[in-house]
Amino acid sequence: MKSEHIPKATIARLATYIQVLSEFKREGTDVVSSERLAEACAVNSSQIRKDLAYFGEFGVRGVGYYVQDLITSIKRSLGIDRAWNCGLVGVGNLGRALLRHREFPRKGFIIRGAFDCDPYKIGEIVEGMEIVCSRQLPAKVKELSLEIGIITTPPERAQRAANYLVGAGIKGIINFAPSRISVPSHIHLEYVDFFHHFYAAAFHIRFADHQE
Amino acid sequence: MKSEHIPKATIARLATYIQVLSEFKREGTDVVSSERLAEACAVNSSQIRKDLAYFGEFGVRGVGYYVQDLITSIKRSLGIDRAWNCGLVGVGNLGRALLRHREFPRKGFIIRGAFDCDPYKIGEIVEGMEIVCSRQLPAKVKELSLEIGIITTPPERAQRAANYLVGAGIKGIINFAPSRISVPSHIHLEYVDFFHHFYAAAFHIRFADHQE
DNA sequence: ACTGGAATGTGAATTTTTTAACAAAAGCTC
DNA sequence: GAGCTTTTGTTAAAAAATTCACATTCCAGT
Ligand SMILES: NC(=O)c1ccc[n+]([C@@H]2O[C@H](COP(=O)([O-])OP(=O)(O)OC[C@H]3O[C@@H](n4cnc5c(N)ncnc54)[C@H](O)[C@@H]3O)[C@@H](O)[C@H]2O)c1
Ligand SMILES: NC(=O)c1ccc[n+]([C@@H]2O[C@H](COP(=O)([O-])OP(=O)(O)OC[C@H]3O[C@@H](n4cnc5c(N)ncnc54)[C@H](O)[C@@H]3O)[C@@H](O)[C@H]2O)c1
Repeated sequence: MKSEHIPKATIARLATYIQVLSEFKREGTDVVSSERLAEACAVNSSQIRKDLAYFGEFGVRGVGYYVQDLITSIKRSLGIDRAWNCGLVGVGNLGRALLRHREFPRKGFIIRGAFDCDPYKIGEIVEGMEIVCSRQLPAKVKELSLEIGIITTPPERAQRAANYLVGAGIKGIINFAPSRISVPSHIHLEYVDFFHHFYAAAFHIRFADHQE
Repeated sequence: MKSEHIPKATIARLATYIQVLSEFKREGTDVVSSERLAEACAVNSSQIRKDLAYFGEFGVRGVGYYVQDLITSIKRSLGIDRAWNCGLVGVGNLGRALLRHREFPRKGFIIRGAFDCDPYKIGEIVEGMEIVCSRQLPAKVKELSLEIGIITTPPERAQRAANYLVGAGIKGIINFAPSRISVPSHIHLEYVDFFHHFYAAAFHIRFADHQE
């Protein structure tokens, strides 16, 4: 099929598929049907086939999908068949957790620069990386070819951090701070908000719709 | 209106509305129109009115919404007009960041229990809280009236952690580990997955659809 | 009290997403 | 290599979510 517009929900599901497929692979399963994958991901099987159809034809009729091949194909489809250099702004509690997280490099997102404005933190080494002054952002973005900026500053500083990143020539921003920020339209912006999951949990527990 | 089924997306947006409304409040704005709120949240204004209509009528025609009142109304609608006791399982990098995060208690999610299975961690004090052995989970869930479980163990341990939590009588689970888990249908389960945001960023940067 | 202006709440129209259904294709058996 | 079984890719149908459009309601000013 190979289509133009891809739903946001599809991207989120593809991430799940990769996760579950990786588990299948670890268990030694070589081939899965959309039916079986769907069950493990708690979605409908045509949903899976449709999601994949946006990007190409990856299965074999009458057989299913070869697990390793499908992982590779999805990764290529998403553009994560290569490494992405990331810069993290705001080395506090959350920033440190991200810096220390082994899964980032393993998944191809390599945090190459860590920036903070606090003079007590500058120069400190976290997970083998020296914390650098935010003012050096423009220089470092170029030097290290950083493409994705991660914002983990307090919310009131997020806009400033974004401005620095945009000015330095970053291509996408992932904002963990709970504040809306504005960036030029050619910069891709993602908000990460844990709290809505907590809200959703509270809501469903409180007003229990035990129907799903 | 007051409707039955509420879209997941609506819940996520309500979280955004609260965020933006809180900013308005801080700036001293008393009244907003759906138009102005929509602009700040980057959504359509009827979207906002429709989202709110699921829960009741909170505005004044010809005027707009009183900021503080609306915050209160949304919070009541979501069931976050009271505190929720949470228990966190797996006090590693991410678990610590969450424990130290001041925003949780401020938003009404109070982490009252921290559990780990590592004997070197048990007994340690983090943010004024003693890390307790996972085996004590059932006892503590009752003692502290924990309702929401937060899983921040490694992925291969997430199912076990969930089993403990469910057995102990928890009502909802928020899983930060990248693995699918199964729980009885009366337990509300939320997955938090940062990576799909990174995937989305990579995808959009790589195959730039500058049309959004 | 009456009028004009403004912005909500909501039914209808539109768009998007999900699910169902099935023809086409691949492998397996005999 | 024909027929049977299986499961994909895709088209059509259904469902859900979003946006439009406007009658309704409220406030302010006169
Ligand atoms: N900690 C969590 O678990 C958690 C969870 C969800 C969201 N968040 C959000 O993530 C952000 C960070 O949280 P945290 O707990 O790590 O906070 P933190 O206060 O521990 O860390 C913030 C860091 O940002 C640095 N900083 C401030 N302004 C800066 C600037 N202009 N340039 C560069 N660095 C700057 C500070 O020096 C500090 O090191 C916050 O917005 C928070 O709301 C945190
Ligand atoms: N660190 C991050 O930034 C980050 C980001 C996204 C997702 N995650 C996910 O969150 C989880 C935790 O990440 P982390 O970096 O904190 O890992 P970590 O290894 O630092 O921490 C895991 C903790 O869980 C404890 N644990 C293991 N099994 C347990 C059990 N059965 N009961 C109780 N405790 C147990 C371990 O002792 C350890 O303290 C992982 O699944 C990770 O993939 C982490």
